[in-house]
Amino acid sequence: MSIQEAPTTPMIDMDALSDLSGFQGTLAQRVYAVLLRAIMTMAAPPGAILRKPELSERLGVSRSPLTEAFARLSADGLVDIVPQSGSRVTYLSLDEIYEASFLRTALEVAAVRHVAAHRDAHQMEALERNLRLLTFQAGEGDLQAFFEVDEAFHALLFQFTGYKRAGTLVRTVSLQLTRARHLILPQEGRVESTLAEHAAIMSAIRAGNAAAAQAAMEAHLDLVAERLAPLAEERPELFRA
Amino acid sequence: MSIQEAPTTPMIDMDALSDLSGFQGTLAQRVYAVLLRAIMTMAAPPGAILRKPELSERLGVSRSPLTEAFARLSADGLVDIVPQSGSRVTYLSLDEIYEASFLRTALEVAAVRHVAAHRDAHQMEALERNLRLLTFQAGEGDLQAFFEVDEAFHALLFQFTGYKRAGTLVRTVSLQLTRARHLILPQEGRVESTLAEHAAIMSAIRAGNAAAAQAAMEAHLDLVAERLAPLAEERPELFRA
DNA sequence: AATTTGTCACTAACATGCTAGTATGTCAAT
DNA sequence: ATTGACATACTAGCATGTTAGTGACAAATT
Repeated sequence: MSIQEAPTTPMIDMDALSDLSGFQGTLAQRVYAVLLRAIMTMAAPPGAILRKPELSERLGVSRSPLTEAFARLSADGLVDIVPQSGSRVTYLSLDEIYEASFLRTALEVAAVRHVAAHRDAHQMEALERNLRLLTFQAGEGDLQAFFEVDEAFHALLFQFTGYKRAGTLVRTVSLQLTRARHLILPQEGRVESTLAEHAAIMSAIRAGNAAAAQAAMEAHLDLVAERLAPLAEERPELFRA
Repeated sequence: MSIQEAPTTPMIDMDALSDLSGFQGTLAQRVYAVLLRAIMTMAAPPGAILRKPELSERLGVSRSPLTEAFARLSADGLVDIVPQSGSRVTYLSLDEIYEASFLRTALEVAAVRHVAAHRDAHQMEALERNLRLLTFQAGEGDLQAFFEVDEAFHALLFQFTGYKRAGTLVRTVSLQLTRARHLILPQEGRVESTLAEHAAIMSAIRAGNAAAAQAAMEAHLDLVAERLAPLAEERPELFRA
């Protein structure tokens, strides 16, 4: 394995990672957050080479916090580190996207089953409110707001399991999925189908039917990976050779 | 949060982590592997304070690879790092054990469903062979060998999903579970019930019945967490206050 | 005796210097 | 034009020096 320059090697948009404010924690954590955002938003596209001295100067930190941030990003599967050679943003891979979808579905299914079996009145009210809000935003046509309510629904499910690390874990295993999702435009009919799928999940939760909730959630998440498949043909330069 | 010494603070068994041989990769990875083993086997028991200079001298490395190893162990939930104060092995917690069991079950269930739905002849033969071997070892009474075959069964299921990171992920989320399991003695009838549970899972896989495989796997794994519950009463000094 | 305060030892976090290994460009030989 | 040796300029990994924050403890104060 090696890091090779090429005429077509993509560049990082350095403007996107100018400062560390807006984040908290140690320098290393803030550097990680900044780089993570840059990678997820494609400001640092697949194949881009990450240079410690360059980033060090740009962010105004030494190489130590960068080293720690690189290590975490490598564990997340977002950066390839080649000893004594270099580091670059990982290419996308349909295999990895499907794997991320498999793992995410496993966790989301377990969460929705748990909630369907153990929900209380307070939780139900919060979920119903989310569904009403989603319905409202579908009518408004504000896509950004719609997607935020969509994500909040899934976050609520993990919150209501009572398991603290579960939400963090699902976010980590979904990183490849989330990154690829930044590349596809909203598709025809997606808002309507998402709304219908959430409604199906909710009606299973309302009924306390874990098996039905599982099936509805699986159907919902399978579509996410499916929508990403054409990307490998449309943007081959972003994918692993 | 703070790291406070106390008369009862447990000590690390330094003899258990003398050398780095037997592991490969960078120094940091080998140091991580050595410390992980020490924590999992209770050579570094919950509450033990990890001192970088001490470990640095003992292992013959500088503080850099130790820092990286600490960071990974902290991400695994096995070490608490308190900035500018110190680091100690985390205490056990029934909440975290249940959470680990929840996450592990979510992943194992997804794996066994996948295998039940997509198994091929070659995979079935490997699984049947594992079950025959487990039956044999149950009769032999060699507990260590029995448990290894048990674990191999679960590893095979993840391998047969074809998803490369899944096995690693389940190992990571199960760390708290595995550590606690080192503390309980084999219980009466456990070999027989484990064998019966594996047989139930296998018959569901054979039938290609994903729902039955899921139910059998859930039943199997619920017992693991259940067996650990009494530990909090028997060994309160190992648990979070 | 109880409480505050100052000091000192110790820590993680960070900065920086060093080393060994890798890619790349140059130039000589063919 | 092609190849191959070599010098050069990079890199990650590791060692070590520095800084600022924390806990422990004893002296000072109430």
